[in-house]
Amino acid sequence: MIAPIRRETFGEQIASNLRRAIISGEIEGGTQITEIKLASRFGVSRGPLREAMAQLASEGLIVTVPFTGTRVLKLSVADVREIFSLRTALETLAFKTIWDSRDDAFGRELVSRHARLLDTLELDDHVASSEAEISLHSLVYEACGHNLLLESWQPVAGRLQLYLALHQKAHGRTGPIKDAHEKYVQLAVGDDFDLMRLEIEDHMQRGVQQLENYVSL
Amino acid sequence: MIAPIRRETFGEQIASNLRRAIISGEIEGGTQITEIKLASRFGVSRGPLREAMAQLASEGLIVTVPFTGTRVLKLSVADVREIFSLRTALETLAFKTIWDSRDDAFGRELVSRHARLLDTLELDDHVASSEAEISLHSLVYEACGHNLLLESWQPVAGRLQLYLALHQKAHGRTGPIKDAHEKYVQLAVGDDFDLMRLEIEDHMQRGVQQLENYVSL
DNA sequence: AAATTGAAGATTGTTGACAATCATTGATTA
DNA sequence: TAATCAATGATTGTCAACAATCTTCAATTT
Repeated sequence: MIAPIRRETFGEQIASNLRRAIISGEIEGGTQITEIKLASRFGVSRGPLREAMAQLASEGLIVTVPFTGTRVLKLSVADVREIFSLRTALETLAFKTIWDSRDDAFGRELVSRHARLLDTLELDDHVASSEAEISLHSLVYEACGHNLLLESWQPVAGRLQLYLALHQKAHGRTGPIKDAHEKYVQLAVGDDFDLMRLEIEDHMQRGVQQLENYVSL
Repeated sequence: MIAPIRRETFGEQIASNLRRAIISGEIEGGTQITEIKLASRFGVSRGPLREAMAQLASEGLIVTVPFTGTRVLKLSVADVREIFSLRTALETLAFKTIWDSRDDAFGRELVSRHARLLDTLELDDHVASSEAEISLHSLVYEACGHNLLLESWQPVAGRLQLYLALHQKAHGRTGPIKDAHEKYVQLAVGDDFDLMRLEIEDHMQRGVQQLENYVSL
């Protein structure tokens, strides 16, 4: 069985690049981006670039106003609160869906992604570590076999990664935060769903709390 | 305060029209749609039409394979099950979010939309009644002030309406089904959140049950 | 007859030019 | 001086033609 090659369209490639540029903070929130500049930067015409921007707009990473312009998303505190409250609901459903059909591979992959997160935290690379954290949480969505749920997670994940990268960039990420996912992984491979459910709620609660601390400074 | 006029782009108008055509069943699931035919049908060039299709693709109503073609979504039984399980999680969060800040206007609007649903059921217009049912359920998302949640509901609502319209078209919609939302509305304006939560689960359960009956015929 | 090859048709991807719209700025007027 | 208006520049919206890719089907070969 040979895997079918996936011919990527210009628009898709550009969308990936742009997404990374935004999430990494290379393009700051609130910055206006114009089609013609980006087009020349990527060396394509405005057509494919337009599609890439439409894609990112549908993911909520940029905001387009017809006939006037588009800016990259500037997260508000309320936005971040919404992200965490929605995550609680989605991730609980994901674990509920997969709970009785978890296998060894799931556990191994979870531990592996957790290890990778710890590695990137050592390196102090906020883009890589935000990516790793998203990757860790994404596993349950990928594995639970619920396509619509995975699809719903996607736009949330994009915004979340944007927040994580910015937050870590501004604050660093050391000390107790490194342990933040120990219990998560442990319970996720355990046998008590109610404990897992509580841990998810608690995990998100801590995320919001971190935001509150940041804001009140 | 004057509401700013919202100049709609061709692509957006076409997206609306196409969405309705798909949801109403005018274009059947699995049908291949080509840009050039639709473009001439709508009297525009392929550019704006492409944007409309990209929009619908991001909503999951059509499926595009690069360089080959695009078809309108053909719902599988698994898809519908996913819709209902995700709805349970989303709608529960929506009610949880709004619960303590519900006002009279919310209750009145809920009753009003419910009345409209009953009206359309009388008329036996499956497009209008599926629209009305979506509208009834959408209220809590619109009113709860959770933008991200509302955004997550949108693509689910599109697919759901597609299913509802097709299901009603195939089966009619009479008898006990007319009462399906009585309890929902009643509890939604009541004071017991746990009862409401159970009603949501039950409501979705009944939806899936209806599907199972349909399939087993 | 079955498998392979290649040409033809259909469909999407990409481009560059032009049109429509919006924000800004400076002149004009009350 | 403050408000209004028109011209200007910037940006997005739309179009029609061309290129790249895929699918289909008939001719060819084994």
